[in-house]
Amino acid sequence: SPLDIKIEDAPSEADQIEVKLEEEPLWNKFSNLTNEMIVTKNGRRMFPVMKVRTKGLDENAMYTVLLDFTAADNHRWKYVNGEWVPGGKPEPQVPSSVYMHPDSPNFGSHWMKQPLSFSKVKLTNKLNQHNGQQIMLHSLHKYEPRVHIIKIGGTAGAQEFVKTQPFPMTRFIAVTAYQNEEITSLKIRHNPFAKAFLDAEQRKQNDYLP
Amino acid sequence: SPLDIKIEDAPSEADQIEVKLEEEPLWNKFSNLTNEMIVTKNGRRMFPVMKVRTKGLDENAMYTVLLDFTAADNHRWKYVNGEWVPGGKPEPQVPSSVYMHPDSPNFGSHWMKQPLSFSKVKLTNKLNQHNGQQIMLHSLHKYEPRVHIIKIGGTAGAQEFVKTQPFPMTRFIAVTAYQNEEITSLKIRHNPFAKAFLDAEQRKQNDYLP
DNA sequence: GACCTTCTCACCTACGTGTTAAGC
DNA sequence: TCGCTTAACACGTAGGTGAGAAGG
Repeated sequence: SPLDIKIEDAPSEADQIEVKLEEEPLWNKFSNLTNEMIVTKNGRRMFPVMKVRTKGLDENAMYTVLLDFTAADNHRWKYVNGEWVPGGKPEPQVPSSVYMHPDSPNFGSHWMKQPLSFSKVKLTNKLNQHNGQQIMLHSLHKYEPRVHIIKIGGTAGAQEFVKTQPFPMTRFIAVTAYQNEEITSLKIRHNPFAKAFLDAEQRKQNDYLP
Repeated sequence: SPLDIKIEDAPSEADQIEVKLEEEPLWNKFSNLTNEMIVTKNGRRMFPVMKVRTKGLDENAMYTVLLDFTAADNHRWKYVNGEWVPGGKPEPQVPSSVYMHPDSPNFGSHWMKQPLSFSKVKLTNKLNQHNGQQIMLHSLHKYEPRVHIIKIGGTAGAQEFVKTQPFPMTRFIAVTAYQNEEITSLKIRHNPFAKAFLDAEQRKQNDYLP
C-alpha cells in the first residue's frame, strides 16, 4: 500500500550530492593521449587543474573537501616506441596522502556558489615534511584523482564522509619528464605559464604542413 | 560562604579571548609620524600588514574573523606646512564595509595555531561592486582598524559576536598620495615590494650626513 | 648503453610598489 | 593657482613553465 514507505527509501544526503568535473573537453584531449603529470622534489602543479562543481549539499552545514589519488592499476609503466606499456612490479600501493581544499572548512552554500579549483596542489616524488600542499606519488605509476566531501557535525570534532567521487577521465601517469611529445605540445598550447614555448611549438605545428 | 559562587562570576568566553597586535614596534614608528594609507580605485594593500595573534578560543568551535575600520574622529584632515591639521566637515560617517579573513570560517585551533595576517585586504576610495576583498574609505579621513571574532553556532546560521578588538596604534589617514615624505621613506625601507625605490631612498638618507 | 632523475636556466604570468605627469 | 586624484610607468616580488645538460 502507499503507506508502506520505509525510512530507508528516503534518499540519503550522499545520494543527493553531485560532484561534477569541469572542463571535460580539455581533460578528454589529454586522456585520449594517456595523460602525464610531472612530479618534482619541491612539487609541481597539475595541468589541467582539477575543477569540480558541487550540488545537493546542505547550504547551512559545514563541509571539508579533499583531493587524493588512488593507484589506477597494479603495475609500473614504461614509454617504449611511442607507447605506454606495462612493465615491472609496482611500488607498494599505499593510498596517497590527502590534499585539503584551501577553502575548507566551509558552508555548503560556499562550495555550491562556484566551481572549486585545486590549482595549488603540488605533486612530488619525495617525502617533504613541511608543507601540506604536496602529495607524494611514484613516478611511472598511473593514478586516478578522487574528491571527497566530508561533513562536519555540530558536536566537537565529529566528521562523516558523505561522498567520494572518482574521476576516471583525469587519470595520468606520474613522470619526472614528459615522454609523449604530443602531451608536451598540448600542455604548452593550453597552460598560460608555458607561453614562453608557444612560438617554438607553433613552428613545429607548421612543419607538419606541406 | 565558599558555596555562594554565582554563575555570573564565571568568566564569559569573551573575557577569555585575546586578540593581540603583532609587530608593534613597526606600527609604532608609523603611528608616531601619523600613519597614511593609500587608497586607489582598484584597491591598495595596507602596509604595514595587520597581523594579530588570538588566544582563548574554543579549539573545537568554529569562528569567523573580520576586519573593519571605524572613523577615528569627526573631521576631515589637511596636510599643511608639514603637519596634519583638522579641516572641513567630514563625509557622513557610515561604518566601513567588512573584510572577512580568507581562512574563515575555521576552528578555534586553526586561528590560534599562528598569527593571522590581513595582507590581502585592499583599501579603495570608489564603490567597486564585484570583489569582497575591498574596503571603501574616504580620503583625508582618519580610521581605526578593528578585528571581530564571531562564533558560529551548531544550529543553522546561528552567529554571535564574541569579541571586538580595536587597535589604536594602527590608526591612519587615508590618502590618494603620500603627504608626509617621512611616511614614504618608512614604507620604502620596510615594504619588500617597494625595493625598486630603496637605492634612491638610501642616497637621500646619506644627504643628511656631513 | 639505456633509462630515469635532477638541476639550472630563460621566459613567462601575476601583481605589489612609489614616481611622475596629466587631469580636474 | 592650489589641492587632490588619476593613469601610465619602470622596477620590483613571487613563483609557474618546459628545455637541455648533467648526474646516477
